[in-house]
Amino acid sequence: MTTLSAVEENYLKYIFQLGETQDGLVKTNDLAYKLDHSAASVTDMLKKLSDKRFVAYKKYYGVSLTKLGLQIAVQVLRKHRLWETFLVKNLKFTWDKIHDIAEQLEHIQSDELIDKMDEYLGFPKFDPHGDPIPDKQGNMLIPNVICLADAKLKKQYILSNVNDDSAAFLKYLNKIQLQLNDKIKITDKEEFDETIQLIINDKKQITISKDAAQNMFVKVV
Amino acid sequence: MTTLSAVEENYLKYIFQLGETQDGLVKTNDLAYKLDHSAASVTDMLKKLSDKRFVAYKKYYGVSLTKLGLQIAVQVLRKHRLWETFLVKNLKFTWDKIHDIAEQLEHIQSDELIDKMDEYLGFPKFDPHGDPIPDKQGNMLIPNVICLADAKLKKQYILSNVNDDSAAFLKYLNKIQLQLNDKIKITDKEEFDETIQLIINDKKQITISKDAAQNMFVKVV
DNA sequence: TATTATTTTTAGATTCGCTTAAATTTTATA
DNA sequence: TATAAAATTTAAGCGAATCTAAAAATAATA
Repeated sequence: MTTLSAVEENYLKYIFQLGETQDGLVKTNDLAYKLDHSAASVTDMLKKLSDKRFVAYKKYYGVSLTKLGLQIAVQVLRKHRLWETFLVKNLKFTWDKIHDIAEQLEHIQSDELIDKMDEYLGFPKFDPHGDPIPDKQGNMLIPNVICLADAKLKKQYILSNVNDDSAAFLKYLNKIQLQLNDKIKITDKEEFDETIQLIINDKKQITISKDAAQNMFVKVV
Repeated sequence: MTTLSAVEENYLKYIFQLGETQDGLVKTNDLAYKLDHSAASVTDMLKKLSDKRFVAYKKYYGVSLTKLGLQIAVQVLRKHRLWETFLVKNLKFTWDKIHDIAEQLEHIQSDELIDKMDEYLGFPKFDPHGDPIPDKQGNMLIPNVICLADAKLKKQYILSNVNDDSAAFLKYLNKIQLQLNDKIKITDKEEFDETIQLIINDKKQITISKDAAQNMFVKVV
């Protein structure tokens, strides 16, 4: 088990995450955008990762994870999400500040550390953004959620997952005091700009943009 | 405040630690040995660190930390020792396993993280090996200890500090069940090989080698 | 003190992870 | 479908952090 570099681990993690929306196939440019690197760098690295059998890469076509690459990606995700959980639950970080720190912590090499941390946290199944945390074997619960932008009028929902890509978005959630597990009912959808009116916990009435709604995922009650 | 690389931080940390025994001046070869790098690499890096004003380096003579370099070294030490404390106190690691993990964790870049961790741990003054933990300002208590190898017969001591360089030594302490803050009285010193006989907590009688004694530091009761 | 041994530095090279610019392939469009 | 646009790869190169081998400076010793 050759240990991968932090850079290699990041590639596998992002290939996994970008592939989740599609059927596993990821384009060079999408990775380049995500990693904020030139497309040329990405091509370079994909060739290396392919040589090492972590990805299946076909020139000009796209890249996907091999079984081995998937395993590693999931373990990196596990570390990332456990650390985020620790940062919020124990160290009292707000969720808009944890991503960058977890990006570093996820590359600490020690199985014993992450297993002990998992136990310390009580084997949590979801991280502070509602993303599922893989267990030691790589299994995770797939949350059965829909995007708030696609949710129906009048129905009762629970906010159970938010995108963690943008600190600005998470800060915005802090500001409007919207939290995971809050009850949400859509009272109106504006056709013109897809703005959504909703009631939080049967109390507070707020208006959110289409952009915001696309970053939020809800569960039917 | 340009952030330093993990490698640069390590150099400063080790220059600090090697300099503690001497008067701050560290030789190229000592660093090379500590870092397990060639002397040539060390010379290279010392020139770079000198250009960046972190160290005072004189060819063929030696290197010492500047005020700036010292500040950074102490903060790295702070991080290392706080993480070690967390690993032992919270995650229940044994002290022979924490060094390598803390070597990684000490380079995580986030002042907020380490300050919150400090608070979470209750602002500890010493780490699991009895080494003092610098506070946010870089101040630390200098423990008033003597080496067990130099301790006197019949006097009552308390084990308050052990060298953490060697996992083998720490494992050995686990095995003989000797712990920090144990009471120690020397009952005999063998002149021939400097072996020491001692009684732990007024109960257990054991014999330790000169080598072992040189890695242990005690406080007069 | 002259010579030898040791330590340290210099010189030249390598790997990793990145860059830009140019070439190539694929996709979109007139 | 020919051409233009976009995506991707190739080529060449750079800085960081290492190495080995050779040269130079310092320290030890006969």
